[in-house]
Amino acid sequence: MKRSLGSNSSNNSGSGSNKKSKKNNNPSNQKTLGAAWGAASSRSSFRSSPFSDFGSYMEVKNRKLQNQFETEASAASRGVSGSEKLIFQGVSIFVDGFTIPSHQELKGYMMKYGGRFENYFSRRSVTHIICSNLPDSKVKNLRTFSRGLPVVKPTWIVDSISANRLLGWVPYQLDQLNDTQPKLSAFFAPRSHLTPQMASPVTSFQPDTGYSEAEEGSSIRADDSEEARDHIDDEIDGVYIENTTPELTEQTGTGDLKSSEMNAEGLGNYDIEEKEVSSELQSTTNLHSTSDNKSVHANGKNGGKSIATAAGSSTRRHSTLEDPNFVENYFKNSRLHFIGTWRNRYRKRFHGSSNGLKWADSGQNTAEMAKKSTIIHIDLDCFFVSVVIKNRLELHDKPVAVCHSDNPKGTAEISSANYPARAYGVKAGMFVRHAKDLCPQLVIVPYNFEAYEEVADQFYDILHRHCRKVQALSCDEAFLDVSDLSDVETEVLASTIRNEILETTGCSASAGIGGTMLMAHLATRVAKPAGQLYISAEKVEEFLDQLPVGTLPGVGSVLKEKLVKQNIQTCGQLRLISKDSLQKDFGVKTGEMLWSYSRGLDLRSVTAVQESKSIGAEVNWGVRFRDQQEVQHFLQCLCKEVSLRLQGCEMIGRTFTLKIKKRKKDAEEPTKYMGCGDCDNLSRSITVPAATDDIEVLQRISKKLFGSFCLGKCVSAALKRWFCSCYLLSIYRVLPHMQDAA
DNA sequence: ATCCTCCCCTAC
DNA sequence: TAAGGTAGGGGAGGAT
Ligand SMILES: Nc1ccn([C@H]2C[C@H](O)[C@@H](COP(=O)(O)OP(=O)(O)OP(=O)(O)O)O2)c(=O)n1
Ligand SMILES: [Mg+2]
Repeated sequence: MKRSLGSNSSNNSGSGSNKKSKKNNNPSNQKTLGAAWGAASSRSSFRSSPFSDFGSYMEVKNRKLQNQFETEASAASRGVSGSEKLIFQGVSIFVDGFTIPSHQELKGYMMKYGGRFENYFSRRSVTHIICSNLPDSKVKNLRTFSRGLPVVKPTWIVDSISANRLLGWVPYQLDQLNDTQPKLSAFFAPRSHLTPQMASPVTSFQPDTGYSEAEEGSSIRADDSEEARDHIDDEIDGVYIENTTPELTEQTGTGDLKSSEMNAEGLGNYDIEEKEVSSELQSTTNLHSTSDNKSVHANGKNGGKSIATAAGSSTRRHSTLEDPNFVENYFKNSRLHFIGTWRNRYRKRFHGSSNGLKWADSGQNTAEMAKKSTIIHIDLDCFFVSVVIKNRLELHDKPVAVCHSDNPKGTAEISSANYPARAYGVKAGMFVRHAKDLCPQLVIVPYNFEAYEEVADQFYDILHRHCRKVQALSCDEAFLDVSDLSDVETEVLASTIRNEILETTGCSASAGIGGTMLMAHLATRVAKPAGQLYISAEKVEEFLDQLPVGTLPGVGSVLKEKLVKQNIQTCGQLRLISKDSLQKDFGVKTGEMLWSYSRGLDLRSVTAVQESKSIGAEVNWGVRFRDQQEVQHFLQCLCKEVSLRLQGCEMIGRTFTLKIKKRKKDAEEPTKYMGCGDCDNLSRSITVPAATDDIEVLQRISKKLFGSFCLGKCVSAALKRWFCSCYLLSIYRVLPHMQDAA
């Protein structure tokens, strides 16, 4: 509840954003991710919205979101002043699966009678899970993620309203979960006892005060207490040892000890491990403060050259060596980070708790729908370029690309190239020097992330206005299910939408129309730029016949090469191979996919944004270390990112994965400036008993995981060789506590 | 059979 | 100089 949408006092978030955005000199920069996804200083979900305060556009956008909530909130509070009683005050439900009454009705009840309705499950904000009977497969999953929360039938809501008071939920527990009752009741009891206390008007709308106390007392978030943390550590050690592969342990002294002592519980070496960790922490802290000073200087003087040279490195900034806030700054400028995190921002905007209305559950149509469908795929043309040059008509017929650098010898990457530039072979992802070779007169324009965000919002506003079933693929690309329209109506709609996009955003869009998502997608490629194409059922075979296999979605360079090696170049040739054979060669699912796609078949259906399954942060550029402390500092920064992102999304995780890149034995210098070069990828994960978003827990886990790679323990000399001159990348990923809930 | 872990692949 | 992220799908192989 602390961070649930709208539970914040409305005043702070706007002014807070304001301050931050003014600090940002370059308007095109994204706000630092940590701040963007939820600064630790503020638990407001508006401020913690991804990128919520990176610029003035976002500021306005957030204000809108907030107003939207306040409208709904006041609708709810009208109930207060009216005759409606606040039956559900302090109750916050998450509805899982199909129910009677429907999601929508339940939401209405909650709003009317002073409760809250969450569209997404979060242990922080949800007090009760509402669900009717589920298929057995779902029950198991539900059991996992509901642990500690009541799972109650919807009649509890209805009966409470009839009784005009909040009835005890216990009699309404889901029967299917009853066999775990003895264990669960221990968790349920304190929670249900607490519920009435949380039900004061103040607490339900003031996240930072009353509720959190109640929450800790509830023991739902056991990971908040010191005691619980120690418990987790015990568990971690256990898992860690169990997970340690013989190969890894053989290489290390302490590892040997551990593996020889290890047993099923694996708690033996807890003390040793903990001592190591705390001494590492100490030195990391020191390093941190030194770095902070540096950064203050550098920022204040707007240069900090002398400080940079103090490090005696040829690589000035742009690396973890010189910039203590490197991770933060890096994300501000990363295009891939921008498009990679866009989805989460979209989720917040169009499927936040004040937005509701998931059409996916609106019907029994899944089975019956198998009839015939019509899909539109729509995609903005050279998105990043179009947005930046929309008011620079003189550039429209010239080759233009978006890139950080105009250096004709540089290794900066082209993000997007317009169509004149593509005629020269300029493509997204290539080095700018290559692009300049192909097209010396290529005009390079800078990024404007804030403008991309705004256009994407306009784009989706238009789509949602014209179609109920919209599936967002990315910031500039979506599927629409328009099965209820005739062919002609579909063409007209696509055209209308494209015109509206052009008028509103100044950017052209292209559309593909087909009977499946596959065909619509493929049609768009042909339609581009600024066109549309309908591939009717009769034309599918002809269309696919000569189509290179590599153009199928899901067939990238690796799979394409495998196919070409078997002399399969086109979909026509692919069609000649039996499904069995494809599945034998490429796996069951992949084989099935190839077989279907080559025939234009595609059983996917247009669905709303799904619940996210993982959250992570990674940096593979500018990562250079001199010693282990710097490695640790970098790890801590990534943990902080992940922790903040989890909080921003109101998620907690149980399974943590650390990924690192290790320079290959005889790898040369990376061709790309500050790149990671030729690396081996390693990953290791761990599952802890209690889900968490706590930064300190994450940091401890990451240390242990990092240790389990045996890089640190493989003698410090070796460590030096590996990382000092070189490129370690690190990734941290966390799985939210529950998966595919409904 | 089904799950889990550690990868690789793909798309934007 | 320059910002090689993010998340889901899925396969191989081992544990249950
Ligand atoms: N390797 C890539 C691919 C994409 N993008 C960014 C820039 C693109 O503008 C945006 C959208 O990706 P698209 O694949 O839709 O490419 P464009 O919109 O640029 O071109 P097209 O007209 O083919 O859609 O994502 C990027 O930075 N780097
Ligand atoms: Mg596009």
